[in-house]
Amino acid sequence: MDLRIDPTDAVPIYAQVVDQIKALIASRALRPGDPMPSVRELAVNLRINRNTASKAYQTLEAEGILASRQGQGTVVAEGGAPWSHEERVRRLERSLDRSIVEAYHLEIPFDEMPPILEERLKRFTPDDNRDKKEDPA
Amino acid sequence: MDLRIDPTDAVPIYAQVVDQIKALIASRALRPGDPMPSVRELAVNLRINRNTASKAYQTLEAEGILASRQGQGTVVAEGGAPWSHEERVRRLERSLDRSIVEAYHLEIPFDEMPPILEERLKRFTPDDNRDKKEDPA
Amino acid sequence: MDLRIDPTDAVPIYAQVVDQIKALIASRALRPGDPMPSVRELAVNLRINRNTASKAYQTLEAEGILASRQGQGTVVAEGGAPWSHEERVRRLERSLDRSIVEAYHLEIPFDEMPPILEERLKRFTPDDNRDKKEDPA
Amino acid sequence: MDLRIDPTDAVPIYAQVVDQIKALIASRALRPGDPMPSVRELAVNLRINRNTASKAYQTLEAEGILASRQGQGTVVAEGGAPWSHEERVRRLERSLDRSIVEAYHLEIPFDEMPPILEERLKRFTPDDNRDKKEDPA
DNA sequence: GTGGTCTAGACCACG
DNA sequence: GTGGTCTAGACCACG
Repeated sequence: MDLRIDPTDAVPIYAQVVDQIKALIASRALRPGDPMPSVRELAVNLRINRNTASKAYQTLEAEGILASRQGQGTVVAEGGAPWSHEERVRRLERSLDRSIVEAYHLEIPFDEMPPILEERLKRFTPDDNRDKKEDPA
Repeated sequence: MDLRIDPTDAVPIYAQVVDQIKALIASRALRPGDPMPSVRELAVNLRINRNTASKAYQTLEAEGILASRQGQGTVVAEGGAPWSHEERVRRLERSLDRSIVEAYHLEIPFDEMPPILEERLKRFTPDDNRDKKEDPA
Repeated sequence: MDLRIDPTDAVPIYAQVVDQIKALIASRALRPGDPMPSVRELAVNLRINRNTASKAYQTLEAEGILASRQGQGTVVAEGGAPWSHEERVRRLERSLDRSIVEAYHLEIPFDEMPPILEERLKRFTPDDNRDKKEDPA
Repeated sequence: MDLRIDPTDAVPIYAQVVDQIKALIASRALRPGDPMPSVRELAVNLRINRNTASKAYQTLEAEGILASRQGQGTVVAEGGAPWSHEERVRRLERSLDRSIVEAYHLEIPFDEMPPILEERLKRFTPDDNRDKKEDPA
């Protein structure tokens, strides 16, 4: 669990933890069923308050991304987004729209965006031929 | 100026105003030099406090997106992001990475992202040759 | 934190606070990592409104000079001006040009400026080897 | 009168005019006794409001930098700062202190300031051997 | 009429 | 306890 917390960042610490765990899962560094460190361990490792670590896990559980089982600790959940396909595409579109607005104000021409996206996507699938579970979609 | 404010949203009101104005500019609904409604007008229209409207404008001015002058009103600024090209690309990459993480958790296969991006980009460049007002300058 | 506010000054109160905190940092009376008084404390001490104190801190944070975190207070940030070297020198030149124009109208001969500058610089580097608190980190 | 007004600058227009006229005088582009354009002319040339031009002249007169004589128009005044030598040095020191604070936050080492000052001073005395009135100090 | 500042007072999120 | 947001209402500088 290689998380980097920046306490001076305007983003709350618990949200930084949430974002980074979601990113680790998206890049397959963490996979469904993988055990997560306990709240206590995580707090010690990251040198954050135990309540902060707990809030991060609670948030991820509420989103269906982690699952905790009585006396068994917390694990990465098995997919299963609760929304319709239509709703899920709409959410992704909203996210991409934010990137497009950002690109405009950063004065990066729109036609440079697709190649940059392709390049970033490769970083989330570092090695196409290694053993991995197939995409749950 | 068709802005929609949701006071119950977790995103602060002033930030909602900021985001939507940035989106209007990115879609060319607002162009450099265009006059913005006055702080008072905006506040009345959106039914928010004058200080909240002012904070939105001041935030956009700090980002170099609007330009305000005492006694003269506020206009859309003429481009000019203050960062290096390297820094600007880094910021866009961070934004796209967020979309990629989101896509993963929404269980939308990565190879569906580029076509969705292309489709959204079209909406931000509705038709380069459509009739548009000439620059009033 | 020995700040002196003059409410009758043409310079806004929040800007007076900003200028004086920047001066304290430049003279090493405040160093990176040092905790700042809370917004509430500062407001009480200076007998200004909490919002005014908050605006001063937010301005300094936007300039990368302070770092604030909800629930954790505000500290002096670790350097890192966001501009290119060229831009930074240009800003200093503009500032010195203002002093030169001022000197002329104060009828102080130009060749008296360098020694005055040297003398003032000494006041900002009181004594590099004096006893100082070690870094608490 | 080559003044450049930036209407989007946060500095009020009248103050921009004041600052630039003071700079022209300090660089000897304008000398004591030189006639200034009328308020009306200035307003037309700079495309600013006549009241704005008037306020600039009034400010400069109040500082003893311009002098207007009944029916004779406005001229550059003959020196004569109203303060004691001590007070004038104190004001220059305050101005240089501002530059030092700025240099610190721009991360320009203090020992680079004197050479930069020397270089800027040369720009205000473009040609040491041309005919000129001696320094009034 | 325009934007900027300031106060007083309330409520919220974070840790 | 900390900083952030929002409202209501007042006053000021600029043009």
